[in-house]
Amino acid sequence: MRRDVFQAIADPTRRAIILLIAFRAMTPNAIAEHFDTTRQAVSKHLRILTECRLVKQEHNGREIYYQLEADKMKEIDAWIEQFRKIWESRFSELDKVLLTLKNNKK
Amino acid sequence: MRRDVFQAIADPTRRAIILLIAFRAMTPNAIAEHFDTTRQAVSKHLRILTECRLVKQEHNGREIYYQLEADKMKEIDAWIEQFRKIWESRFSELDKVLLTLKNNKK
DNA sequence: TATTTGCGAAACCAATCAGTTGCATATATA
DNA sequence: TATATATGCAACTGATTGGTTTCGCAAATA
Repeated sequence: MRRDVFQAIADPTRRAIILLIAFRAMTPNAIAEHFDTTRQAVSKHLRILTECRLVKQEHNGREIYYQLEADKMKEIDAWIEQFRKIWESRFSELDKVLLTLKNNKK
Repeated sequence: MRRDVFQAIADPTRRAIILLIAFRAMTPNAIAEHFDTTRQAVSKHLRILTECRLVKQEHNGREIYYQLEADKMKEIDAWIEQFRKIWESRFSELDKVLLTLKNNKK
């Protein structure tokens, strides 16, 4: 069972959940109210998010508050970072074409 | 058929392809040599990457060079951006706990 | 104690996915 | 022109996915 951050954020509902609990922890029931789906479906999403450490549980009686582990997002950021220099320079505009031409010639 | 950037980068092979062609355009055959899979499988990944505009084709005779559209990655970056303030502040350390407690009391 | 509430886990289902094999097409080369 | 090369596409397959329904358990409440 693959459980990495990239696979976790691939689902739009999970991205919405992440955004929803980013600033305040919420229970599965409270989260489910925001979506057109059952609590159990949300629960499954939360399990996936928990398994890849994007989300943390906090038990409080019979309620479980889920909160975002924002730090884990750094993993995605680190991957994107590799490409930031490409789009920030004008490399992607002009130089890439030149590189391609050079490449074709070999 | 869902074709968004987040789903595209969910697959590890596709992430590797993206990295591989980031700095120089490559043909499907050349790309496939780097992986333990068939050319056709790579071709399918390239189709997905093309459909969500992460990758661009450049025809050259019977060869097709695929190159990264780094700009498209900004979409992922923009989503991550929302959370950068959370992990950059110490919000995620102390204040989040306080917020949760406050939340539980309501 | 009996009932309600909040939750996760299991079993199931239809859809999607990543991969394969086989084929068709276009371009290069003998 | 005949053959080799580079590629995409279709059909198929087994695994995974996101969802549902049903169930069991623990905590709150009557």
